[in-house]
Amino acid sequence: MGIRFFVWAGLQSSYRHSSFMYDRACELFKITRNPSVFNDVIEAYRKEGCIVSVRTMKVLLNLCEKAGLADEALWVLRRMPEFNLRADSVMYNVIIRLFCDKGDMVMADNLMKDMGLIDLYPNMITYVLMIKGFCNVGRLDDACGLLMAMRRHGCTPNSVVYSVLLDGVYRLGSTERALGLLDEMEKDGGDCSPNVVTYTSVIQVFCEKGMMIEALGILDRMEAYGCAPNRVTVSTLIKGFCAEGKVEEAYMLIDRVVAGGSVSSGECYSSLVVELIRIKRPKEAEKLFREMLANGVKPDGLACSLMIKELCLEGHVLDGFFLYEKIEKIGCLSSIDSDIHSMLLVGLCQESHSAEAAKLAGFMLGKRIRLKASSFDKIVEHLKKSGDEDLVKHLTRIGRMCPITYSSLERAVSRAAFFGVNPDDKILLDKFLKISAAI
DNA sequence: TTAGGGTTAG
Repeated sequence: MGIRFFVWAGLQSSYRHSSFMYDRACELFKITRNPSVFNDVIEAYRKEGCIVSVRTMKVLLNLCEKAGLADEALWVLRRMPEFNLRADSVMYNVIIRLFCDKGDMVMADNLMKDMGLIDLYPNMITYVLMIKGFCNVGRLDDACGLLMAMRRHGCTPNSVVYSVLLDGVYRLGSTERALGLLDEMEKDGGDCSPNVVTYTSVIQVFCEKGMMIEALGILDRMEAYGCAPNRVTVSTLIKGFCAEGKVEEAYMLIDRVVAGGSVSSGECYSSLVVELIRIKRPKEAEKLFREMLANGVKPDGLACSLMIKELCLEGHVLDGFFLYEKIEKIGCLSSIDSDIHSMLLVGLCQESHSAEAAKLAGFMLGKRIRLKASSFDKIVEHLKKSGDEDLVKHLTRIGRMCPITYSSLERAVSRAAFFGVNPDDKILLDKFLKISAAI
């Protein structure tokens, strides 16, 4: 019934389930563990003689896609003729993608051929998916074959198609062939000229292989072609240098790129902070991070989060909190999540930094940031053991310890009233609250 | 439809 409701809701005019809603539905209905629900739902539609439209099937198919269920998706497609429905190429593309991701290129290929049986034609997206799929399983010749095939069918390959193929050729080790392909793209220009994604994926392959000179060569080449690097390009190179322990060269790269003007120093140095933490050089990361703050260079959300987390993990919770305050002052806090806040608050409580804990809890209340349930338990545990009255006073003064639990209860009760559940009927209300909590 | 750092809300 839940899935039928979800499908019904998805068919309402002026409403479309977001990707987030599909995720939530998969999680809530435990689709992966229970793939037979698709059969149950379609069977129920058939038995009850329900009106089933292509859109109904699309909602089911999107659920399969989110859950990564290729076979079930194919099964939904196969049941469409029973309802006199004809799939479109978007639906085929969804299923082809699922089989490509599984590495089942035989099925993906069959599906692409099946499209012709109902007068559908593979489009640019189909070809991109198939070429990527063939490359992933090492079938380079088939991937190149498709490039020819699409031309024959009047679908002129664009830079996305070329980029995918180029990435595959490089990954499979045919460097010369790949360079030839890149040459071709640069010379042809127009629709298939290489873009920042094309160059970045080539740079990524070289970085993964530790071939930093070649990676820098591609950076030169893209700039010479008039294509500016972006944040992804630079962070890929920084990651490559850090993995090789060449931090100095990462700094030199940043100087060069910032001078070029296409990526800000905040973005570049943030990437370096992140990578320094990843390669376990936290002291250097912290030094750089503090220099950024001192010089008015704004760190990005990830750099802030990882830096504070690192300080907490090293046992420097108070330092973490002071850094948090500094970041707050320059207005970079928006993307620091509940995990980091919870970690900081637990640490401050456990180390009995009452005033700081209260201050942080105040921030959290103001920003409506939830405290993770497990962190809440830890704090209660600590308060019971330590009997830290000062801290209890601070925490109670700023309001209820766990406002979310309270307000969600409040919300559930008003919702219950809306649905006609009498709040005095304890058994019914209890059931409603449980359901309410689950959804 | 191609590269791609962590999270939030819905």
